[in-house]
Amino acid sequence: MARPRSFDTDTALDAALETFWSHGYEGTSISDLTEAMGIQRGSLYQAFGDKKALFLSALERYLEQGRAMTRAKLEGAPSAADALREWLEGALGGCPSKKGCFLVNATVEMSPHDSDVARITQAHWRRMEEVIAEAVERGQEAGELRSDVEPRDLARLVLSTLAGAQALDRQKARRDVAPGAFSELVTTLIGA
Amino acid sequence: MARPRSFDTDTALDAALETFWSHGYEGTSISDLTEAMGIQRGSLYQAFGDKKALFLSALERYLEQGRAMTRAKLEGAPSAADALREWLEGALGGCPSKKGCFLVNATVEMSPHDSDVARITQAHWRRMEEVIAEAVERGQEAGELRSDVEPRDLARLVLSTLAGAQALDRQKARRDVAPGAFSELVTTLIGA
DNA sequence: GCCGTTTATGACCGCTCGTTCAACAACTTC
DNA sequence: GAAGTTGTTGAACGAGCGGTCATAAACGGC
Repeated sequence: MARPRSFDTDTALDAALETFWSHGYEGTSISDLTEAMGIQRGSLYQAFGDKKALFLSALERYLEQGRAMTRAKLEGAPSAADALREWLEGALGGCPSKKGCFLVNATVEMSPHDSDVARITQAHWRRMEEVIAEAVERGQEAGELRSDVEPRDLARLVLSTLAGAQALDRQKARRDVAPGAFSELVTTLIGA
Repeated sequence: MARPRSFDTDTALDAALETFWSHGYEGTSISDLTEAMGIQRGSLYQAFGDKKALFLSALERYLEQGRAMTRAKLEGAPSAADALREWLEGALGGCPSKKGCFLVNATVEMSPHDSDVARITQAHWRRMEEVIAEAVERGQEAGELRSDVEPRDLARLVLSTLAGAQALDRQKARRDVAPGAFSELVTTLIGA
């Protein structure tokens, strides 16, 4: 009982995500967003609130998809070590080099200045740490990974390394560490 | 033979660095800078060019100091492995958690959108990689570090992990991985 | 076909941004 | 002390920002 939306909310949200991802939060203007999303200013504010709220919606959507993909790869895998290595390769290759990882960008650029973003990214990193730690634990129980390291510590180390690799990649057009070589190196180091 | 500067250039540059470091490039306005530096708008433009040039000057100053410190710690050290561990602890502790590492921030926030920053940070990372790799090589020759890994690969891994830890730390007020525990973990993994 | 409600449009708002500039001040040289 | 040069000052500029709002349009219910 009213005029229906002329655009798809999720499609528009994806377009907004792409724009924020490419130019960062401060580097993205409302005009950039309306152009990419294919809607007018008024519609944007009516549908998504304001710029910050739109960013948070796009961020949460991105993170939920990422967590779902990680869980699908790691949980119930026959070999935890193989699953971890595959997940690492996917995570490194999944983010285009120039744009980097949207999560890492948001964490570095916004977390210190915005408590909402900080709360969301912090919760996400913690949940990721749990999922990785559980996989590590399974790998240790199966004798695939060295067991003289705390699963949580190892999970933190893996996440830190991954985030760092994605951060460093932002400055070059091409990745100079091939994903395969990188994750093989890591598994060599952490493997039994 | 003219009116002399009423302020010290390096002191003002340090103040600018602090401001950029705290709020990022986009988040820092000329007014923020003049207030922190204790000079007027005109003086800033006369002495440093424009906002971007000022940022580049502050960045290069910061990076040169960092490289000098790293070289002092690593080159000529009796034990390369010990020196590496101490350097890692220092690098992690040297950057206040909330502000993060200025280099990592600049790399993530600006490198993809600014070719000047990209050129500077890229050269810095490469030079750091060389210094670390040389220390790793010495450690391997001394039998302190496992020698089945390419020094350059290991250097990249260490730098990635360090950058990632500094990136992740930005979202919390306190570091949840104690520097000692972190570097001990790394040396456990890379040690012979 | 009219009403109530939601959405779409784009002109418009006040504000802050980075930057410029003309006038003035401080110093050296002669 | 006059001339020449450089540094300082703060008002002013145009541009672009995020955000608002009156008006028009598109639907369901009756």
